[in-house]
Amino acid sequence: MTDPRPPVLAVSTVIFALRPDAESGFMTLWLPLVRRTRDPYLGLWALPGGWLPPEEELSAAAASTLRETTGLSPKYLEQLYTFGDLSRSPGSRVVSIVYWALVQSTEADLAAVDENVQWFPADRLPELAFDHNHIVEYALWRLRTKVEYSRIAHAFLGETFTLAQLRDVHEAVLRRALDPANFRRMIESTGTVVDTGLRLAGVPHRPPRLYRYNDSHSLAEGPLGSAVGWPETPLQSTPHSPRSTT
Amino acid sequence: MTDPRPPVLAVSTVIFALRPDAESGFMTLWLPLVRRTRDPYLGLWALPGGWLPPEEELSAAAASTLRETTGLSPKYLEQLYTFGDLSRSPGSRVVSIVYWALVQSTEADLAAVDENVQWFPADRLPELAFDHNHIVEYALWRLRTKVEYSRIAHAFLGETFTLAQLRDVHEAVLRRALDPANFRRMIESTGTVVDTGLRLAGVPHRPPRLYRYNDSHSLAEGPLGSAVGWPETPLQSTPHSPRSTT
DNA sequence: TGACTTCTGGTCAAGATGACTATATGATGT
DNA sequence: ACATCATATAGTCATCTTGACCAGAAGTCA
Repeated sequence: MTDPRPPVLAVSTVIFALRPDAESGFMTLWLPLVRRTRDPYLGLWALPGGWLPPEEELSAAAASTLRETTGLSPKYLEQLYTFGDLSRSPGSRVVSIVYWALVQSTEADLAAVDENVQWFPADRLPELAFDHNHIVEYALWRLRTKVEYSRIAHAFLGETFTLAQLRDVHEAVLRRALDPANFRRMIESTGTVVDTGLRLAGVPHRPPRLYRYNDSHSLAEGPLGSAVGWPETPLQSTPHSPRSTT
Repeated sequence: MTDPRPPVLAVSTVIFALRPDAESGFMTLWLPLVRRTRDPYLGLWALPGGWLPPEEELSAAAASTLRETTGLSPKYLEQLYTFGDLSRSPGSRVVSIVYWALVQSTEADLAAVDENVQWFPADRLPELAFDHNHIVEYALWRLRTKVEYSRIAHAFLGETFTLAQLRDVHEAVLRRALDPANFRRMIESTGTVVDTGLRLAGVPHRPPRLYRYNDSHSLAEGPLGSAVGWPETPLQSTPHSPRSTT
């Protein structure tokens, strides 16, 4: 009754981006999948991932698979859950440490796409390999829950953005319309965002203010008031080159 | 630069119980630790755990270590986080899947204690092996956060309990006094609890009602309204034998 | 110039929350 | 038997939050 084969460790990542959905006309969540080229579930779509390199940190491994499959780097990256059911993979036992990531929508359009890498709308996925449908559902739940109490929505946007754009992100993630005035009041009260003084010009209506994410306003993640991240600080990349209209 | 040794998988559990603290006079959180009998950190205290048995489910492995070290079974068990930093263990790489558990306080008093297993107050821990101080801090944060929006406090109690007992649990976990009347109003509005019709007799004051946990009131864990647990239902053991006073 | 659209500041009512007051009810001691 | 005591439990009041909604502001466009 002894099993000589030790469990194998894998790292996978659920990568979310926001893009327009031709079907509904609105912005919706999309995620990239890779086609299986080996036997368990050969031909089916699966989450990007791979075996854990023995010398690589967990989050680094997640970021690696993200870069390798899409060419992108995450603006937000956090561990989701570790799936290790005995039955989840035929053959030897696989324990998957799954991360979830948010990437900037404008960059997602440039992401690599080929025969074996494609983007799918998160709510209309095909049958995936392993328990990956299950995993994506959980990641979606986590994203939707966290958007409401945390300040991660800006990870889908560029360095500066209008409140309407930020609201669009929330509406797409939560799948319901939000009152513009109330949304403004809510965001302003939390202080997550700073007025740049600039406005977005060229729109066929009153030009909206451009805001920037407020780094100083402690991300309030993890235990205590401790500034340091917990258990490892979710990645929050800070951009470099601004490019806004007057 | 290749490392031939694959990472090793371990499962550890942070076990919480509520017991009176002689120092403060109040109920506080305690957790059992085991003494290291091998070399990395030999002699230091550490979280109960062990290598992942190849044929055992993750949560089962967590429950096993819990039973083996304390003789108890958890009333609540949930995965906490997976720690896998390269530097967290001297020697070969260890990836630890950590669970956290709540055990009934009355039973915790009966728990096995010997030279190598002891209970410590959660806020006055010695220096632990590996990154275990860090892990306990995170588990504490998780417990305190979750007590406020979830309904897990009853896991520390027996099948029936008074609102004062439930309030004591909240106060011990949150480390602050709660207004009895307001607490009652809050609990009653959520419907997490059902009046048994019984009262606790023998107390030197007005006899309080005895309540029971409301199983039907969906635990509301995980995505969607889906009744099924997510990603794996946190263990919520249901008791069997009632034993209350008239 | 006027129509149109979104931005943005403000009001109002309903509900949630914290502080606090008052009465209910059994055990205990004399 | 009765007063005392400690907690149980009901209710009040002011404050804060949240959703619904109204209205003026400020650009583009025909």
